[in-house]
Amino acid sequence: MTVTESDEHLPRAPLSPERIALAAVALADEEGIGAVTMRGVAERLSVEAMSLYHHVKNKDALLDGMVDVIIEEITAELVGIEHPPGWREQLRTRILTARRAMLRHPWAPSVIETRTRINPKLLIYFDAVLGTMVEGGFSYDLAHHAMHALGSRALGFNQELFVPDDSAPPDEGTSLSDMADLVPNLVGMLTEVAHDDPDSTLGWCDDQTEFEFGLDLLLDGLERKVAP
Amino acid sequence: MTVTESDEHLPRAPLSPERIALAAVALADEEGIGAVTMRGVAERLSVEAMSLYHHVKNKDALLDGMVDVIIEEITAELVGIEHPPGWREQLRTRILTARRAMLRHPWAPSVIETRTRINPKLLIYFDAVLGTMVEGGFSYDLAHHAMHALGSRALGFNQELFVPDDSAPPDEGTSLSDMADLVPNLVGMLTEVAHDDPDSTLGWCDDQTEFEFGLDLLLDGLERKVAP
DNA sequence: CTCTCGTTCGTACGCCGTAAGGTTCCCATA
DNA sequence: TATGGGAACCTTACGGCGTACGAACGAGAG
Repeated sequence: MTVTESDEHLPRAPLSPERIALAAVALADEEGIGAVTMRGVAERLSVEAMSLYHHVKNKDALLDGMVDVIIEEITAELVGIEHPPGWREQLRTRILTARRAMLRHPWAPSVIETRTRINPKLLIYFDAVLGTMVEGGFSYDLAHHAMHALGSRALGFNQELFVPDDSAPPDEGTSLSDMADLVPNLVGMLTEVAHDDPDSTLGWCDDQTEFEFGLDLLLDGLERKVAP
Repeated sequence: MTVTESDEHLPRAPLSPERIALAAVALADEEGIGAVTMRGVAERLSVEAMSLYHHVKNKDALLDGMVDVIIEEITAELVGIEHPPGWREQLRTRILTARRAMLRHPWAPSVIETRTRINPKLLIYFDAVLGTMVEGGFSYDLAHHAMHALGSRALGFNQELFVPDDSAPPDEGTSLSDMADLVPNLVGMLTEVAHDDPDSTLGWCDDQTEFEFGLDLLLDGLERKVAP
C-alpha cells in the first residue's frame, strides 16, 4: 500500500535472459562464483531477486546460461582463427582456445561440472569435436572412446586434485614439509620440480605445460589407433 | 527453562570424529550427498546438530573426514591384494581398486573435487602412486607430468561431462533426437554405439570399458616415455 | 558432597532459493 | 483520448542451511 514517493521514473532497464547471464558471469569473474546468488545478481542489475524469475526458471537455469556465455565466447574466438590442416592440429587449436576461456573464467570448470541438464550449446561444441575426429578418419567407436578419454580436457580444463585455497589460513602443521617422512616421494619430486609459475594457471600448477603434456599424451595414443 | 521430563538416561553414545564421518558416509550412501547436512548427520546419531561441532571444526572438516573414510577403504582393500610385478600393473591394480570404492560411493568424486585443504591421507595415497612410478624408472620430472596427466583418474574416476540427472523431469524438447540436425555426428555415433550398460557405472556411460580405455591410453604413452 | 570442565542442547541469526500475490507500466483497442 | 489487459517487477514470507552463543548436564577429582 506504500506509494513510491519518487516520481522520477527513469526508463527501467529491460531485463532479459542474456543480460542476466552476462551480469552473473561478470559477477563471478569479479567476486568469485560464491557471489553468484539470485540476490547478488539482481543487485548488480539494480533489480529485486524475484524479478529474475520472470526470465530464468531458477538458479540452475541461470548457471546454464552462464555456461552458454562461455561456450559462445569460445566459438566466437574460434571463428577468428585460421583452420589448420589435419584433425590433430584442429583439435589442439579448438581445445587450447577453450582453455583460454577457462583461464579467463576460473569458476567455469566447477560450474560446468555441476550441470546436469544436457546443454544444447555444449552438445554442439562436442559435436564439432566429434566431427573433427570422424572427418580425420576415426571410426564412431574410436571417436566415442576418445571423447571419454579426453573428458573435460576437450573443454580445456583438467581435473586438478588439491587446488589449495589461497584465501584459507595457513592452518596447523599440515604443510607438505611437516610430513616429509610420510610422503618421501612427493617432497622429493616437489623439491626437484618447482611449482612457481603463478601466471597462466588454472589452479595449483595446472599450467599450460602440464595441460599440453596430458593432452598430447592422449592425442599421441589416438593417432596411433587411427593410423592402421 | 524447560526441564526434561523423561528421566530414563540411557548412557549417551560417545561421539567422535570417526563415528561422525562414518555416519555421514552411510547417510550419503543411502540418501545422496544432498542429505549430508549437519542436522541430518546429527539426527542419524540421535544428537543435536551443534553437538557435532565439539568433534569437527565445521562442515568442511566433516567432508574431509568422509574423504578420509574412502581413502582408508581403498588402502584397506589394497593390502588384501597381491602385489603384481612391474609399475604398470601395480598402478593399474591400485587405480582400479580405487575405482571400485568410487563405484560403491558415487558421491565421492564430487566431494573430493571440492576439497581445498590438503588432505594428509590423500597425499599419502598419491605418494604411493608416485613411488610406484619412481621405482619403475620414472624420473621425477616425468612422474610429475604423469600425475597431472592422470589427474582424477589416479583416484579411479573420470570427469564425465553430462551426467544426466535421472530424477529430473524429461524436460521440453531438448532431447538429443530433437536436435539431430544440429549435432549430426553425435546422433550418428550414439545410434551406432549404444549406451545401455546401466550396471557397474559411475554416471552416464562412464563404464569400466571407457575408464580402462582412457587409463591404458595414458599408461601406454607413459610406458613409451620411460623406456628410452 | 561439591567443584570443575568437557560434552551436549536450545535458541537465534543471517544467509540461501523461491512460492504467492500485489503493484506498476506499456500499449492495443475503443 | 480513455481504458483494460497483461507482462514486468516488487514485497513479503517460508523453510532450510551453517553456525555463534550461552545454558544445562554429567562424570571424575578433591
